[in-house]
Amino acid sequence: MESVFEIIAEPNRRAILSLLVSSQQSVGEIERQLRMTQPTVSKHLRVLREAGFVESTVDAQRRLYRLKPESLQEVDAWLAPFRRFWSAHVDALERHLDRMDQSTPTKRKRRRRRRGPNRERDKSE
Amino acid sequence: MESVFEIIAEPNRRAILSLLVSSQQSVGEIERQLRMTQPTVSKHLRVLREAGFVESTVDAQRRLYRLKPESLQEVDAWLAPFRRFWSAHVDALERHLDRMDQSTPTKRKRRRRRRGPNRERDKSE
DNA sequence: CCTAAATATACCTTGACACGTATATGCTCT
DNA sequence: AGAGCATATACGTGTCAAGGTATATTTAGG
Repeated sequence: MESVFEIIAEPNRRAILSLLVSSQQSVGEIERQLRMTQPTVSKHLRVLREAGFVESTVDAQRRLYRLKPESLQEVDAWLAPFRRFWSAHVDALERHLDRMDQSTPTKRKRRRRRRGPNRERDKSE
Repeated sequence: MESVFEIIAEPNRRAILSLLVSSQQSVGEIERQLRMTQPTVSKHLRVLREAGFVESTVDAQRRLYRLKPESLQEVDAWLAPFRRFWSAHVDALERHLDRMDQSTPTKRKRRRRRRGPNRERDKSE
């Protein structure tokens, strides 16, 4: 179980991470919200902990798990070149459409121009 | 082989994607650069193609493979909530350090203030 | 101390997938 | 049409990880 990518390949582990993004949770809470058996949760949490995705603190018999950013940032970093790739493509498309606008003027609204080079765009919101 | 995450869990597939980010390549070129056997390359390319990561065009006997952005953007989208999480953490840290600066003035250079809310930061460059 | 609750671990079984070797398909050129 | 190159597929094999059941460990409270 080497890379961070194999870790987040598992759907239940991604679900756990998504749960923890809002606030820390105990094993039992995760178990109930995600409808997984307790050993399954514990096992996934062990994997996540050893891979640096989460950390835990003790609270009586409970253990509270919370996110640690580093490992997911690794994934984010790997994506960087590809982000450059696809924003370059959007740029090319927009330039092309701009040229279309100029050569064949229609009733369409004027297409907005690019704002600044390679600004990160967040598809998810 | 359902999710995009399982696709990029495989190291050789990630290597292929990274190769294609610079320009399109034929199967043979990929094979040589990555030192993989030809059937292995073809099989991974099939997986990547069916998952929407790449597309191919025919050039005589060769097939040229190039990146398609959508699937990796899915990964990027999944990361969005976590980016918010960790930039919130950096914010908290910076605010804390700012307070430190105020209460215990030292010879250190004044710490820079935050610039704009939640600006995307790119760890990889 | 003993019990109950919360969590971790051991062991087993099963299924999936990555690889290699061999073979099939497809295209080009003569 | 036939030879040769480039790519795809079929099949058999080994490995590894996920889940379940059972059990161990830790802690609180009476």
